[in-house]
Amino acid sequence: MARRKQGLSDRHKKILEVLEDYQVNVGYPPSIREIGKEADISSTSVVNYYLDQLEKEGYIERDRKVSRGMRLLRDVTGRLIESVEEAVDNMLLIPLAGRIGAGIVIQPPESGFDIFPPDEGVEVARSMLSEKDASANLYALEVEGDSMIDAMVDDGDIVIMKHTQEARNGEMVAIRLEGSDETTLKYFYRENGHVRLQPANPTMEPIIIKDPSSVHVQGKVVMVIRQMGASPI
Amino acid sequence: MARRKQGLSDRHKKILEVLEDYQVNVGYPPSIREIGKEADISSTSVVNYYLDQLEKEGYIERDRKVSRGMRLLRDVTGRLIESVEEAVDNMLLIPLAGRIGAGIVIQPPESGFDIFPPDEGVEVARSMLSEKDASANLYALEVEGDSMIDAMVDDGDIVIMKHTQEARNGEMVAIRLEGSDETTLKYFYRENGHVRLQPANPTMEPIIIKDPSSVHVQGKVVMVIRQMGASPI
DNA sequence: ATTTTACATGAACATTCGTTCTATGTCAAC
DNA sequence: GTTGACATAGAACGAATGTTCATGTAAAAT
Repeated sequence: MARRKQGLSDRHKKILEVLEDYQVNVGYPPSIREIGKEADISSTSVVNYYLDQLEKEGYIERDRKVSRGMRLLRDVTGRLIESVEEAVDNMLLIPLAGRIGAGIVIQPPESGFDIFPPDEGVEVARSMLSEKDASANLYALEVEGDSMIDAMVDDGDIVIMKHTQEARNGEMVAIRLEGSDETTLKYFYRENGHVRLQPANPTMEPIIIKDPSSVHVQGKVVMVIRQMGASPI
Repeated sequence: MARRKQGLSDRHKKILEVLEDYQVNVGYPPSIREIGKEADISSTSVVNYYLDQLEKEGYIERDRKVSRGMRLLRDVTGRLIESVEEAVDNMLLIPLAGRIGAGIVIQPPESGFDIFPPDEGVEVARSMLSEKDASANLYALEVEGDSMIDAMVDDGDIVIMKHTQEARNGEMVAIRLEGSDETTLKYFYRENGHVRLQPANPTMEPIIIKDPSSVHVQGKVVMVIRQMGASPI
């Protein structure tokens, strides 16, 4: 019947579908006889025959002498199969470490914290961050109050922070001034001996700090997320 | 040696690790003898013994009489294992439909668009949106210019929009006023015959529109994302 | 001290399962 | 028509694999 130089026959496709189905719904690959049953192939040797071809074409990989020893590499459509780890790796679960706002001292999480309640985090796609940031020690803070409105950050916003002690010019950082309890978000600039803290809103005046050592950088803001429902006023 | 009423023994943990390792690196579950080899257990019956316990504790699921017939349900830490489809389902790829800003009329994507360049979208976790929004027809716009600064939305921000024709009070919507080319973001309120457009920044005055029919709602903002690098001034 | 319970071992057994071989059928090219 | 590549079956073999049993050890409970 079917005689084709390229492309997959219906049986090839059917077998790939069975493989995919097992992977997703069963959790492990089918045996040769199970494939035969699903694909209406009576002989194990025929199934074996097609599996060899699929391997030669790069759709699957087989481990000889091992029961169910095969893994799917490509889709029926030819697209590469994403493994669990890759899919999960695309997602970062960033712990919600607390709140930031008037009078609140934030405490970035220290070393070796591994477990936190799953709902106490925000999920962000790796693709939304720079590669460097994505692999850094990130934590999230919920903004409380309107005190950061000049930094274009609203009450209820979530800021994704990267833990760092020093800031570079132009970065938005969380800073605490010596003698103050308050931590706020500002754009940071170090210029000829003093530090300039620039509100994001250009209509507002910058704050000049004469003594750089009184400026404590808590972290750098890498992202701001605002979830909107119904809201104010 | 170890005698514990709860928690997993080292052997339990070791076996779970082997299972996870096979799942990730091999693509199919190990046989009982393979588990024994990896976990330094000489007898197959001992492995079987522990697998039964792990099943009873809800860590794995076994299919009797089936070689490699087991699937991992929970992590060593007890966290539920995410399957590929679930992991992918947790992620939304929202098409970047264009820009919004002064003088720019946005054009939300119409029915039945399924394919767009994968890099022309923003990835957002389902968990970051309400269930209703997550399954709605979403699109993203990049904000251009400072014209929305009164809505706390900065140049370069990405707004996730939900396509809708009507707005409810308190929602931030993209609106176009009759006779204007400009589309802007404002909080929307309909009250006794007129429409009030409220800037997000409380220090700014609301705009009252006498004729509601001249207000065209383009969509509702469900999220604002600001990626920070170095930046302005 | 005795019994119970949890853990461990090795061997034997029964299937399951991958592999291989032979036989047959189809179809296009020579 | 013959040939040969491809496709399909069925059966048989041996290795891989899950299951069961008989036995043993040591800590905990009685």
